[in-house]
Amino acid sequence: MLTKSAVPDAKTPRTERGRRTLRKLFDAAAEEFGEKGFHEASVSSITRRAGVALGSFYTYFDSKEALFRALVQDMSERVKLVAIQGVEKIETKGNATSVDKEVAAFSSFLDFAREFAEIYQIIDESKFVAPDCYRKHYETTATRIFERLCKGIERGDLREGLSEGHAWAMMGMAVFLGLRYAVWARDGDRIDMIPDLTRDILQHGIARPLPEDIRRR
Amino acid sequence: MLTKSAVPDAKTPRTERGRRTLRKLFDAAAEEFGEKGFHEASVSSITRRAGVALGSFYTYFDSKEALFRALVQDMSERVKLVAIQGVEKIETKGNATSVDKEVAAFSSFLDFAREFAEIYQIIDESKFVAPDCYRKHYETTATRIFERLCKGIERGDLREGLSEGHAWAMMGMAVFLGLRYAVWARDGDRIDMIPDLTRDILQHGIARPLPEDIRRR
Amino acid sequence: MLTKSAVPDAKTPRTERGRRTLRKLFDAAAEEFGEKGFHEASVSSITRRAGVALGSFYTYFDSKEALFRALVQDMSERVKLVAIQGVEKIETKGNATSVDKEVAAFSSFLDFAREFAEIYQIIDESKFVAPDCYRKHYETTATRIFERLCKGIERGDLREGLSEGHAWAMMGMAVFLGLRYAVWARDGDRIDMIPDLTRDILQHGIARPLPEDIRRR
Amino acid sequence: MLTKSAVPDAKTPRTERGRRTLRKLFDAAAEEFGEKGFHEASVSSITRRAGVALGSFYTYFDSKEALFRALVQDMSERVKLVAIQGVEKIETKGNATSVDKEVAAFSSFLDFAREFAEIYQIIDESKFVAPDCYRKHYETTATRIFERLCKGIERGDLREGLSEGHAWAMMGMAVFLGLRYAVWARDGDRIDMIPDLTRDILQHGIARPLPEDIRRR
DNA sequence: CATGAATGAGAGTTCATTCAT
DNA sequence: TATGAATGAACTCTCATTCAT
Repeated sequence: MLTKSAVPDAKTPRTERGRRTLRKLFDAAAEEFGEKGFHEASVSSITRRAGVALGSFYTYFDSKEALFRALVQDMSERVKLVAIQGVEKIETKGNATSVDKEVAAFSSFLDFAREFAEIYQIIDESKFVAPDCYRKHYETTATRIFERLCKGIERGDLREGLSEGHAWAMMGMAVFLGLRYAVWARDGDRIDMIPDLTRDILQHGIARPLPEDIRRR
Repeated sequence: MLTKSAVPDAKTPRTERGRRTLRKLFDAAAEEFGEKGFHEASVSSITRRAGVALGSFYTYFDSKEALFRALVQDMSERVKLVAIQGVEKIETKGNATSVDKEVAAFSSFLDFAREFAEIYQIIDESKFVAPDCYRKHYETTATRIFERLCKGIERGDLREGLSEGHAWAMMGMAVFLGLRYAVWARDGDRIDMIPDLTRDILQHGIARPLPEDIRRR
Repeated sequence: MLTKSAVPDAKTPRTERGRRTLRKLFDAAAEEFGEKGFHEASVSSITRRAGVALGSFYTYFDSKEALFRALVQDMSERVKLVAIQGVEKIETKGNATSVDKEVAAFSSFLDFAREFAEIYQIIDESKFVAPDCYRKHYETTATRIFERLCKGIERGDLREGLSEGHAWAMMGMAVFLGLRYAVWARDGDRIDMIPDLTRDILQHGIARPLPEDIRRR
Repeated sequence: MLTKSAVPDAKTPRTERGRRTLRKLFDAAAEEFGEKGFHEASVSSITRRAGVALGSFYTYFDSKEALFRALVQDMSERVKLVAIQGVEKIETKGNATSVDKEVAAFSSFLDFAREFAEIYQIIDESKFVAPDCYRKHYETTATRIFERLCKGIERGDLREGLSEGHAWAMMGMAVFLGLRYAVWARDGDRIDMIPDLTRDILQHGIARPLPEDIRRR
């Protein structure tokens, strides 16, 4: 389950057995942090879950926080990959507009958040446990979105004047729709409509176009 | 600094002296939680900051968490009032469109978040400390936004078909723009442009209107 | 419910209102200590039960322990009176043997312990809270029993050679039968047989009399 | 000092070092509780006495109360063994009557109570700290005495009609004589006479046998 | 490398008592 | 005298981390 990305907060095991133990700890921690949150989770219950001795924890991680950071970075990387794959997939189909691509990125994220709702919360909790990780995650993500927006402007299917702020706004939409429809999903929610909803907003905003709007252009 | 709203997690003092003590504790806690977060904050350092004895804390609150919950509810109430006042203010000027009102609500929120950036974090941390408070805050807020959207549809200046999901999306935009431009403000940010940015998105989305769009209506 | 006995651990109120408050505190404390024991009982819950303010407690008692001591002494006095009345009652009927009197004293104690099972426990707890009160209670009681035994010897219906130790043994019997059949009474217990059981032991012990026993006298 | 009996309130150590630590805690706690009683004893002073770190306490016991319970059960077991050994010892000599055996059990108990006077108090305090342990101890003990009485009746040297109540009465005698002559021993007490005193009571009760008594049989 | 006992700083909380009103 | 807010010492318990085996 670990991504290949460098996770500097974990020590690199040299043996195969070591790699297995590290993996077990990582997975156990993801579950534990996801279920209980950072502060309620305890090192001993992580090791118990992983089926290794308490002391072994410190063979692989310098501290509880170091493991958490490693997890956040791993999650961040995976969220990034998921979104990129979502975009690439639609690009291969050809004819995709920039809005299509953003919707695809968003949909992939939403699917991911639904599948790993609890674990996903780890990223949010990093705001209070490892703020630098949190900030880095969202800044990186915003930058990536903004770069796509810039390309869209170049291609001509996005409006001029889109700025980094637009990227943050879009990211906020995605996160809160994810919160509402992935983490807090209710029976009866029409989750399949959410991507269209996003597309709508990106395409037209929420206002009814006024006659002047039409005439203006 | 306390709002009048019922804060059932705090015991009501009957004397003037008691009210002063409660207020001091509340203010000290807001600072302490804002600076350090829930888990790093300690009851004894809150009482030290407030200039009262440790035991006095428990005259007014059942636990550290109860105080935190009371604070979250108080913050939530204040954020709500701020947004409502923002809307009301623009309504009195007359001629305000629904988008104007949303931008006004958003701007007021942003101003508030900037002024109380640290304290505002308390609401976000409640996601992990008092999840029910957190959820209630955002569900209530989304409902309020959605009600405004419905009125806008009735008035005719918002598109048909706006749903609760649109409210969540707008809330997400506001929160993330608040995070970026209030909490993580950088020198050189053109914060005064943010309301316009929001207006843009709400008015037109991000896509360049296509010819078909025009013809369609 | 207070006996007239000097209870030096309680301050003497001068007004009628004061006497009423003292009484309320005393009764509330008896219930509270009886239900919860000394350490689980709290001054504030005693005052709450009594319907007076917390601070008023210290108008009447120097400390929680002082109240407890006063209660123990009061209980001790009442137990003593109960036993004495039991004896006196049977004496007025005439023809009562010394064993009859001891059984009467015991029966009265048992009735009392059954009626005030919980409150009675206060005396036992004093072993750990106010050991001097506890010791005084049992030493006094033993002495009283021993004095009755001496009279019985003089009258000729008790064996020569009975000592203080016999009094302690009898007291132990009474207390443990009280524990078993008053405090820990079970459905199906034939409590009415207990006095006869005591009489049996006092009269003959538990051994089957041997032929030598008979011949010896 | 630990008996082999299962003491489920203590975690079982797996290493020799662990066993030593547990033993030290147990012994220190027995002293501490014996001297100060449950509520005055503190976990930190127990660990200090044991020469281990505070935290080590919780490696072996869930709480202060759990240790206390373990101690009570251990004491209870030891008191039981002591009495049984007293009886067995006299049985090997042959010719012992049932009364001899009861006196032997009692004497052994008294010796034990004298040697561990303070520690023995722990069982009594359990009435208020771990009532179920207390009750179990005395109910078990009474049952054991009653079983011996039944055997004596079968053998023919104890009177018919002895019941559980007689066992409780005898237990009470033992406990109160133990209290008076072991815990509260005074200079000048003829402690060596106490077993004979008990034998007297068990053999004949306290009454002077009446002529009718003789004729009756 | 693995183990799990040992460590001890530090936390939240209680509550008998005091005292200003 | 009655009130109840204020006090702060003292307590039990947790748990990340260390370390001897």
